[in-house]
Amino acid sequence: MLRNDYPGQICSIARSLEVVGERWSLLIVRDVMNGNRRFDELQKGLGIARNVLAARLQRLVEEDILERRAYQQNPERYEYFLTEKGLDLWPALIALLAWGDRYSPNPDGPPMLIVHKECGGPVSDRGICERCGKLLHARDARAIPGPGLPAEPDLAVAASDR
Amino acid sequence: MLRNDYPGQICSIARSLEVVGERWSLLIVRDVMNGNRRFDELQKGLGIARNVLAARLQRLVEEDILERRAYQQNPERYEYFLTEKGLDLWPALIALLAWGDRYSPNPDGPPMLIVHKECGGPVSDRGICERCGKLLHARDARAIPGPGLPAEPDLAVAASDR
DNA sequence: CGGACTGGGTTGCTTGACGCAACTCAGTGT
DNA sequence: ACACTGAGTTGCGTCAAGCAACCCAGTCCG
Repeated sequence: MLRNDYPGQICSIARSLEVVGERWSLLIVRDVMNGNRRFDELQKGLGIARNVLAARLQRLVEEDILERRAYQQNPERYEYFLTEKGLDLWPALIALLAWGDRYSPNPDGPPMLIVHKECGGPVSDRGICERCGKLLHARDARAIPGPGLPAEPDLAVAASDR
Repeated sequence: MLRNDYPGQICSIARSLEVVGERWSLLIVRDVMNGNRRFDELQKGLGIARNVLAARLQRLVEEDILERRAYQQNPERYEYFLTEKGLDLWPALIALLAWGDRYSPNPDGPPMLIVHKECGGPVSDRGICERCGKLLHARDARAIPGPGLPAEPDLAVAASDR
């Protein structure tokens, strides 16, 4: 685990990064947002080491970004859900997604598209629906596979059933 | 330097984080955006180790996020400026700033405020001016010290002359 | 003229986070 | 009886980060 302070920093960006600036943290949040809620799903999807994933999940739960709920007993099995605090990271993720699409573009187009659930319109880098103009929040949007998504069967399945 | 790939990831968020997800990178970009352009300024302001700062600056220049320009000869001294690509990280920084202000608030209020240069209005988490409603970009806004800024003289000076 | 200071780094050493593989443990399926 | 699943934990080695010291060219101070 990273030392979680940027000594002497008084800025809120620094405080945000203490929590979500660690390697993998934002990717875990993104995956959970896309419906990957279980340990093994996350581990396989991200290719992260299991001990590191366990540490990150624990930290994100402590920070009240994720919530751990048992979905069965005997044996106990858990799922991770986003809290409001976690969902509110959506604008930051959208901004990073848009930046990545603009400056490290896939030749075939973006691998993932964010669309407004209500009207199906594309979502801008500020989280605004480009069709209907509404200012969106995490629950108003959905990720769908884009034209740049590799056609590997397992990946395609994994992406479409989310 | 972190290994700069998230193996197997095809998502643009992951590609963004390969570049700016490293510890310190976004804080360096923020500082440069606020007018801290020189090595020693950055090193003192951030409290980062000098070798790490040198490595980060080099990486950010390679990635075309910063540009290194000599501002004098004999001896050569350099300043770092943001490129368009670097300036376009502004929405992500604003989103993280707003998230930090909301969820790890200073008792006295935010230490830094972002305002629209043109009309002086506060800027929302999406980078929209709350007074005039315009969608802003990096150059349209300015950081000013907020009520939560500690009153240490040197910090106040450093913040006000940016 | 000698010494300290400034700006922009580089070098060497140590610590600690990350990646990998193996193991655990309870229950389930064949 | 054996393998498999889900959710981790443990041990080990490596590589990146942090710290302090050093370098170098030029400038300022007495």
